[in-house]
Amino acid sequence: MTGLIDGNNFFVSCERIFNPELEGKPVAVLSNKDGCVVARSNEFKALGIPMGTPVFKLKKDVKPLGLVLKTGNKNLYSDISERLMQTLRLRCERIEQYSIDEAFIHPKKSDCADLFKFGSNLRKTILKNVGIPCGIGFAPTKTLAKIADHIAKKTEAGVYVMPTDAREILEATPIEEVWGIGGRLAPRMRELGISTALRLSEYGDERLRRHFSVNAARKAMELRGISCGGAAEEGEELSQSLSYSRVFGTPVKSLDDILESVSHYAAHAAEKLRAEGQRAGAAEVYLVYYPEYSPKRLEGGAVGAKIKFDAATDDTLKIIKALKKKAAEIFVEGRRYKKSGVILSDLRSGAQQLDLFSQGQFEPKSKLFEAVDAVNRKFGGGTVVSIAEGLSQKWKMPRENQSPSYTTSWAGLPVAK
DNA sequence: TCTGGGGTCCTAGGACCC
DNA sequence: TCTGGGGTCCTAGGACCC
Repeated sequence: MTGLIDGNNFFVSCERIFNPELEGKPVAVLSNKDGCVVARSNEFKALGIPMGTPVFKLKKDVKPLGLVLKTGNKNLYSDISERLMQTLRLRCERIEQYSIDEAFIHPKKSDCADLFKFGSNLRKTILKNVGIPCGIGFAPTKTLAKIADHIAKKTEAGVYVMPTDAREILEATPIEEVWGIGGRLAPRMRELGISTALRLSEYGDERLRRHFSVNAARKAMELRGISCGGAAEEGEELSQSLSYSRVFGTPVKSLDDILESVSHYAAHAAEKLRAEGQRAGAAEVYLVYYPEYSPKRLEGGAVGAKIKFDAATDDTLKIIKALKKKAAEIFVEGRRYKKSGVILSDLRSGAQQLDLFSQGQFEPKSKLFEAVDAVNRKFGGGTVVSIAEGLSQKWKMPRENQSPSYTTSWAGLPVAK
């Protein structure tokens, strides 16, 4: 049996660890630039405000409804996530982290006799040691475990073990709620009469493959209890690609500012890359711009450019240099830019393979960036930067409404009285 | 005047090989 | 009157997830 565990309203629960007065209130956590709602407390959900609601639509409701809106704090959430995963690793045979607040868990043999008891204890431990309330569902496959977890969250216990005969449950599960069936597939499936998880499981794998894709057929098999792997396979913990992007504080028009931001994001991405012990074979930059207003009313959009390295690299300066060049090529004078981003791909770890005739040199591990990373870890991000990232960084988002990084920054350390 | 950010997998079509 | 068969690799775009 596989388990799926996930934190309830994860970002909100993280905020509540250090702000107990948020308990019982309609709290939402906002995306970068306070753009839209990305996490909601139960009280907030009960008001019928959907996920992704833009914040400007809520402004008038804040006072009358007593809404509490918190700017997201990724550092805090990542650290709490790491504590959650560490707790799971200690108590399970094996885990597969699936997202910041979710993991598939494989219990130890001795715990399989009574999964409900195991789940309940695990849940209590996490609540006590990490401070996050969780739901846990057990089932023979990942897709079924997702459904079990869904049910678990609605129960008092917060734990649910899928019975051997899951027919009734699958019948009560609308097709939209099946993991992997999204907004495009669901309507097309409904047209064919596939309205529930049960219908999907019995439709016929070959027909599903023809009408949709191999994924749809796999879903059906998983619903019948036949495991077909899934997004996260064992031994694939390393990323295949890695990116960093942000919306600008205000629209950006100057090439210098664009190049600064690209350099800054490239430096961030390269730091993540080194932390994973990987090198990138390719890098990509993209610029997103606003629609042009008068006189011609052009569409907004995005442009990107990609570069392949002769030899995979983890050198911030090399990546910055390559991406600045590409960014300057795709930059168009007069456009109002909304956001820029970089993607590192073709990632690899271990020995480097050079092209037979490549001009690239074998690159030893950079002592410089080992030192830079160490300094930035010790004294905080941004202590040592490339000058290309700029000093004023006018394009950056001001972020005053953020709660402190309680667990990852000395300045944010909470004070007990 | 207003709406994040970070990922994965699959497929079709093009280019190329023998 | 009319053109085989089998394969790989790469890319862009679509779909999905949180």
